[in-house]
Amino acid sequence: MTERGETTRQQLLDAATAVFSELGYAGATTKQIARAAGVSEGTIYRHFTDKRELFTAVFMGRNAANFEAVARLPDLAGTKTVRENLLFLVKAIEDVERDVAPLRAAASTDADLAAALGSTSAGGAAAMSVGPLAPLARYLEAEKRLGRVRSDVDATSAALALFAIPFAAVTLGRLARRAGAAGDVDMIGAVDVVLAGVLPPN
Amino acid sequence: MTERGETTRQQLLDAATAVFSELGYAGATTKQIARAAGVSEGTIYRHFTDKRELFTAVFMGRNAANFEAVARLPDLAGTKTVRENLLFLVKAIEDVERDVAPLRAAASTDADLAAALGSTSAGGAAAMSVGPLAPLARYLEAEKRLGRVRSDVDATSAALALFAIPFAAVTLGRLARRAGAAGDVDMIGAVDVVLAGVLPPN
Amino acid sequence: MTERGETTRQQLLDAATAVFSELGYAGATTKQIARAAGVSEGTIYRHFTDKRELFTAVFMGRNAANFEAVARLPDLAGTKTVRENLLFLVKAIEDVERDVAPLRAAASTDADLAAALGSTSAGGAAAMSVGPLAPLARYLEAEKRLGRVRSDVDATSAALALFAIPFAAVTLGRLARRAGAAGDVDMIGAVDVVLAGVLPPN
Amino acid sequence: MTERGETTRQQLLDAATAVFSELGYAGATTKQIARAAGVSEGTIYRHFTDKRELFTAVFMGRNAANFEAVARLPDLAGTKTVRENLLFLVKAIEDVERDVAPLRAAASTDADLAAALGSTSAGGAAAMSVGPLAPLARYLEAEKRLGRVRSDVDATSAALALFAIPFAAVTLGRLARRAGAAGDVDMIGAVDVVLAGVLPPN
DNA sequence: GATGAATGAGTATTCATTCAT
DNA sequence: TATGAATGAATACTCATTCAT
Repeated sequence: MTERGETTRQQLLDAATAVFSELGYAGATTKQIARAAGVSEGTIYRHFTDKRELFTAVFMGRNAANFEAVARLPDLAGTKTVRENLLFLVKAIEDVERDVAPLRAAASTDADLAAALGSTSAGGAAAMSVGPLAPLARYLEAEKRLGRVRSDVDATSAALALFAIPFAAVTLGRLARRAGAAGDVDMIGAVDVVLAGVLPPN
Repeated sequence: MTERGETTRQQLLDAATAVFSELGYAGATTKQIARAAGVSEGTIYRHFTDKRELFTAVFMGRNAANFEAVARLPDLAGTKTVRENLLFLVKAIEDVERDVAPLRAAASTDADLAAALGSTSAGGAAAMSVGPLAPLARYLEAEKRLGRVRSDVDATSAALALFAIPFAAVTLGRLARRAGAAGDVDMIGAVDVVLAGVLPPN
Repeated sequence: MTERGETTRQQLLDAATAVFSELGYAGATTKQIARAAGVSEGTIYRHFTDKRELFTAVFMGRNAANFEAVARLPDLAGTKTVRENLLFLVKAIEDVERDVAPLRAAASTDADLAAALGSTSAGGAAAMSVGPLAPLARYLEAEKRLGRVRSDVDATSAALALFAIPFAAVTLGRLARRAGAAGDVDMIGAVDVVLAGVLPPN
Repeated sequence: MTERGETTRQQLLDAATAVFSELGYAGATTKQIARAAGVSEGTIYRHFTDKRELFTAVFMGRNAANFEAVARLPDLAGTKTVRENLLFLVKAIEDVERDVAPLRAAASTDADLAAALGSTSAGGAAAMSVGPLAPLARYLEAEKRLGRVRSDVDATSAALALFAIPFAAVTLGRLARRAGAAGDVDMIGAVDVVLAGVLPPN
């Protein structure tokens, strides 16, 4: 692919990300995407065989980038305080979610599309759903071994309880904003509630 | 409205619920809805001015029904054990979510639609988002007064932490199933983690 | 189907016959057909599932009508003179061909279409090709039994020789006219040459 | 033109012949032709101003080659037997037809194209239609002078009767094959029927 | 001379909606 | 009240053609 072609392809991916996130899969039109990318509609089809493949490229690309952002976090075990680390993690998950949630919602409205994404090699099924859950559980497990998390805590369950907070916050916030409401959610308070059941009694 | 008209209207609402939930707002076609309802396409427009109004009717109807199912739950305060009550609540929220989440996702892909729903009189904005959060917080507040929940727990934050669990579980489960994965999430473990920070030390 | 619908359907069939005959299958657009029929493009799809089905309906309809026109001709055996009958037959075949040849040519450019027509119940394969050959052969056989055709003549071969004349004349004439040439072919002379080998010596 | 250019041009002509013959004029795409020729789509336009000119080049080229194959045949007069010569001629015409008929059918679906071909210098109109008819008539005329064909036979009419046989056989055979039927036609029998009216009584 | 990228008009088909019955 | 027919704008995608490299 020539350099010019590479540029165009990236413009298309960026434009498609925005349009799919805003309007969903069925709601996004190739015309809108092309216009947003500043190219003609036909150009889409020089780079992607069809709308579905374009969406898949967008989705997997975003997920790959975000996956890396979270995957390395278990290494934090033992540094700083657990609360600091978990707040950091929760924020990181929130960022990832803000990016991915609209695309995931878009994919979820098209059964064929969801199935296609699920069967992708690069962890598509994981990306579709539990994404950062596993690294989070690994981190908690590591802290348990270090004695900084109560030994009677189930790491997987705690990970779910923590992960659910930014997950819900982002989705609810987006909806509230769309509905014209404030939409800010106090995640920190909720995280502290969970921490009270996770950290050892001072 | 005649009895026959009422029947048709209800068939349309039921059919539309199913189709919108499965395919999203843009993805659902009036043809599919009409066929699922067993009526002709034109009949839709005798009962609803357009597709948007049909969706709104579906959405508000479902939410009203489900809202009732959760609103009365604060009355449980003081009965049974807190854990039993909260597990019951979380299950109830899960049921509501399973019903509403797909419609909420459908609404979220259409900006105009979301805004329209938000400005509806009957608590549309709430329905769009935090739905059962308020009753949950009220219940926890009541239990705090009864001494069955730790006095240093922020009821709103704890409500969010608890609510997020079924919220995430339902959405993730649906996605995982669509992606061809197992999709079952152990909510009870996660609720117990939160409870460890909420219940008074025995 | 309502009466109005039936009318529209017939208008579409007539318009499609003209447009397909003039421009071939791939060359004809649904837009042109709709305009020629005086209806909107969408209306085509209320009456036919797609362009191919519309063509098939046109093709089979024309062939059915024309088939009848030729099928009864063997009954002429023994009446008038053989030359009169065969000249009449050849003219009849010429009329049928003028109608069908452009559609057959249209069908022949699309492999899937041709195959689909061939596998139709109502003698599609026959219609695609040898159409009037069989009645012609039956007529000659009957005249052979009556002694009005030489006993050493193979009826099938003679039928082919006779059939080929209007077949070629129509196709060549159409092409010549399209190419801007005169395009009239003297079929009678050619038929008489064949008759010289078919009729008994004075 | 460089040698490389000449090679490419010929590859394009060969590929275009195959694709146009298979799919007709409107049905053939420049993309298919380019791929079949193993060159890029843009390259077509270095050698031909547009699709129409490419088709014209294909059509005239094929016809020139085939014309030569038939033009010299009147020289056979007086050699071997008339039957042998005519069977040979009919076979030769069949070969030519097999080559040209699909292109002629392709051209016939596009009015502008047919007109353009008709007005070409090199006997386009003839090529479009009666092609080998004239040499065939000349041959019969010559045999008449030699007394090997009955003096009361009109050479032009007999030529048409004979020419029509392979013409029809090729077109019908192609259609029958496309429609999934056998498609073999016994030309020899038909030629013999004509010969019975052409040759002098033994 | 040849390519790959880009274009914009055009293609078959579907959509939400209207209307006569 | 409900229907089937009709519409025309919109949709995803393809086409012949142009152009910079």
